[in-house]
Amino acid sequence: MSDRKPTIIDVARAAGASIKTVSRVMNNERYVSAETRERVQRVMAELQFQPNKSAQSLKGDKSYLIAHVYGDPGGPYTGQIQMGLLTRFRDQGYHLLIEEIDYRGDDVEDRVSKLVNQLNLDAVVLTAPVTDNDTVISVIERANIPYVRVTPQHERDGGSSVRIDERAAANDLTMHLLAFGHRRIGFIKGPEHHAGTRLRYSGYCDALREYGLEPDPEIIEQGGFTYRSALPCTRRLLSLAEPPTAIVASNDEMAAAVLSVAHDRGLSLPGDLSVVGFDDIELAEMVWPPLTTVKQPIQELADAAAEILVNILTRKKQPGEPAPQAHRVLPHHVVIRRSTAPPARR
Amino acid sequence: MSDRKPTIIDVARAAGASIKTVSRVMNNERYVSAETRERVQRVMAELQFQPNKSAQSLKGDKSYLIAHVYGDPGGPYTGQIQMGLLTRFRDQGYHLLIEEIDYRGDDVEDRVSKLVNQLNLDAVVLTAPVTDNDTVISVIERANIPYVRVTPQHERDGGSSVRIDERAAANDLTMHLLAFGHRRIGFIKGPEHHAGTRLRYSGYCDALREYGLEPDPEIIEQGGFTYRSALPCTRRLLSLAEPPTAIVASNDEMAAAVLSVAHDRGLSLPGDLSVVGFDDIELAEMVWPPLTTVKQPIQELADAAAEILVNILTRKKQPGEPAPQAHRVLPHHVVIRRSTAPPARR
DNA sequence: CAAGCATCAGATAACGATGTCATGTTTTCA
DNA sequence: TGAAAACATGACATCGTTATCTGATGCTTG
Repeated sequence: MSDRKPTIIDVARAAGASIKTVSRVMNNERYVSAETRERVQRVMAELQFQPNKSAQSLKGDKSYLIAHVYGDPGGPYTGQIQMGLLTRFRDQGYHLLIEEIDYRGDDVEDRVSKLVNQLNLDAVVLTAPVTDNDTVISVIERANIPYVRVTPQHERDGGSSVRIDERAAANDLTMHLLAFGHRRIGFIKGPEHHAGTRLRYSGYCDALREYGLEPDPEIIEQGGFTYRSALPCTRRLLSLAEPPTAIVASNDEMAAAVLSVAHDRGLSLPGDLSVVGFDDIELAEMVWPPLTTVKQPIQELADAAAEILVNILTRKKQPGEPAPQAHRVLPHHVVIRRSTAPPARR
Repeated sequence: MSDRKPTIIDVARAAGASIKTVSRVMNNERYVSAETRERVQRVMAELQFQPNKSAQSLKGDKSYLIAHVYGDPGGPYTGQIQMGLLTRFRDQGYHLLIEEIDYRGDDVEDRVSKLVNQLNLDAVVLTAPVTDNDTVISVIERANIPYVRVTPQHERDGGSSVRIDERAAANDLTMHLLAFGHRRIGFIKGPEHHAGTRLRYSGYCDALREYGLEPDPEIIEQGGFTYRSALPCTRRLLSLAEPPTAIVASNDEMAAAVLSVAHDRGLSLPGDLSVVGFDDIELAEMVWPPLTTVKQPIQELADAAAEILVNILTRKKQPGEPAPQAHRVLPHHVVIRRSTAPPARR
């Protein structure tokens, strides 16, 4: 018994067939008699034969590798997205590679190019904050590899995407506060380059206008999607002569910061201040009071992204044909918890 | 101009050298004149040549792939560990593959084996809850691949590990409460199979004994390391005729649940109830009051793990020689925040 | 019954790198 | 100064698959 890992040649020899026949069996190709097929399969099982992906990749055009590219800070749900992708890809024999890239760095192109070209990637999944990074996308497009962007900011010609309607969602949240009677509603934006920042802000503005109000720059702050970044924002808002009675934070982490500052000042929540977040990450339920927020259907987004790619990849690829694409908008919904209430009487 | 990706042959032709010489330049081998080396490098840059990893992997024994294997639920810091590994591996040309495996499933062996054997992995990083899974580890050891376990429960002969002293850390936390004057201290354990569960519990018990107390089964609960799992545990503890004045939760998520239940019952925190967590994940600072906890030096753990592997991998591998190993215990420290105080007078 | 076709199977050439070995040139140093 | 050592290069086999031929069978079909 050799100690080496068995190769297709060992299988062929043991099964009394040619290597090509074994290959045919492995890939479920035609022109193998049922009898031969079964014999080969039995031998493969006996030898615990496992095809070498490097060899398959070298010869064929598939690497069975799909990369998830994101940046720091990734969305708070980066991990969950990965889990979702993983479970879908696993059954199809694909493996997930993760790559964090510094989208501000000058080696972005080089990094992505190395990834895509050296590893012969089969596909790429992009999440925040690189969903709309032209450098990254152009490298991927040049390599003619299918890709999906998860919750991108803009539509694009090439590639696929999955998302919810962020503008409508922010609109819904703000309407919820307006319906409670709030009229002075603060807003904490996300960072400039992040997908979603603009859309969430404009949903907020639209809602105000539907009630005949104009966004007031005095109660609009710019955060960075992190807990820490929202602390000073909140402090300023709550120190105003006429502080807001409610605050819309562009994500849950920042909303948690709003809660902490409010607690620290001894405000009664939600009576003195209503707070809403965005995304419905686990944290939203773990803070006090639990956050009213918009649920990102993360599992569904990941599923949809994986499904789109698997569809594209299992379809036989014609040489000239451009990569097929799909765009999917999933339903969102507002989750009402205890961080929102009508404003207290003055 | 061909549209194909350039290969080593194209480079050789353009530089007027043999493919072997180009290979030498790529791998910084000896026996290439400075002049030739420079010429080849110029051509490589011009053609934007990038070596095909599949080919390198097929011929050589390196795949440049390292896998991070974990299970659901992974530690709350799975994502951060990955980020840490990523930045270290990136510069060395390694890529990180992630694999979530169901450690309860019956296909564990198959899954890990496929991963390790088909992809020719160079190394594996294991985190909770598979750091101590014998099935997984034995497959990896059989393939003779170096691996590092991050915060494992037990020491092992093979492989490397990085960790903090969890027992001592839990001991420190409990001592902190005892020093405040608490004598009735509840404990919420982690799930049975998880690394850390046993060590944290025994650290708690040791601390009590140092004060001449015996652990009281009535105020010891079993949770699952998740927020939800700790809710009923806490409810029971707080409903006792003689409820604890402090609760040690085995991780921060469960501590957050303790806080929520306490808030819900109108308790004043930390006066009526002191709470401590474990891990110091981001959440610890985002809840109210912020949690006293033990900091897992995640960045340092990831760094150490990556460093160990890189060391092993860059060392020339001798055929017969077993994989080298290293064990590192990093310092921990208790982070005191506002969730702990002396017990209120009755 | 020869020709045509679908089916089954194998020999052999790729894929793109690295390893082995051979060969010629230059340096070293006893 | 002569032999050994170090340097510089290239031809060619090789890794484990898949793809392209080519050949051999049996079965229709006119």
